[in-house]
Amino acid sequence: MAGTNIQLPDTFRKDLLFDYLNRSKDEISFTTEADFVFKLFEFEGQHILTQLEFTEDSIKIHFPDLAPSSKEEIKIIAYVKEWFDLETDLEEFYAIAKHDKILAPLIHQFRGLRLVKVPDLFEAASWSIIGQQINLPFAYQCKRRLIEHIGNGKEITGQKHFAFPKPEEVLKITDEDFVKMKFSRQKVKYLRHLSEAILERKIEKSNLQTLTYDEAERKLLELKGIGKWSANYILMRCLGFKEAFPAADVGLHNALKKSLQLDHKPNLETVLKFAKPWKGWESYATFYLWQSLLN
DNA sequence: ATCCAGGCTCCTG
DNA sequence: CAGGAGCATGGA
Repeated sequence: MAGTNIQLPDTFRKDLLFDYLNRSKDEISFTTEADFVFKLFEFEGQHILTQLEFTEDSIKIHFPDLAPSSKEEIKIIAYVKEWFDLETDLEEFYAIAKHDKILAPLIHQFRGLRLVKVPDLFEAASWSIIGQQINLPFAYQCKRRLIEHIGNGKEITGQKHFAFPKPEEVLKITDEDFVKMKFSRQKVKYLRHLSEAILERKIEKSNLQTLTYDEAERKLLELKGIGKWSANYILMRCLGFKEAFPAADVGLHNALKKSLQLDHKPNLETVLKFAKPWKGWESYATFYLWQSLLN
């Protein structure tokens, strides 16, 4: 079949995207290989492997295994555009950042880096819970163990591809198995509560996206285990609120310390002061600061 | 060994 | 309402 193409925006850097995608070997919800990204989608129990080929000015979408229906293909295309935030005009952000002493060097270094999203709400919220209070490598290990335990995937030409577990699958996991996966009891409680809230449609992505930032944040905070940090993480990485700001984030604080060569990490009040000029683009500022920690 | 990791809830005073 | 304990593990 004729491969589908997604046009890349002018402001786009593939190498920076891949730096982010390749940040952990334990990330198995997708895989990369040279200029390719592989992602397994699931539609009504049917697995569709999608291979994204990054060329100079576009992403070519291939389906090495089963071909999707046209309806499914439309969903995949929408997912990819959202995943890599291809439709955001970054010029306003760069205009603001140019005059900000913290962001100016970062946009010089990372111009063309786009916020990598987690388009699925359950996956994004689960990840925010898993990542709480533990270091990132350990969080990635926990996530990998969860994905492997559910094992919702398919082996295609010698490579195993996984889809992220669904809430009904997470609800079937026993306490004992969670312990084996090194999940704390608190996190197990939070994940189960989240799974139920999603299944009961107490929270829905499409609904949250119709709300204002404040309303959506408040709605997320109703969930057990979702505090201000997690809510803003989800608003930023899943729901596309550009003003979302996980202000208490340890990584953000470390990045600010490094960037400004501070002796100590800044306190919350100081962080909020730094962030004042970033108004409306806090999510991108955060993402660029995170990226500055990679090397 | 001690402290801290991409925090949150619950319990004090 | 601010402040602190507990959570579970692992790396520096």
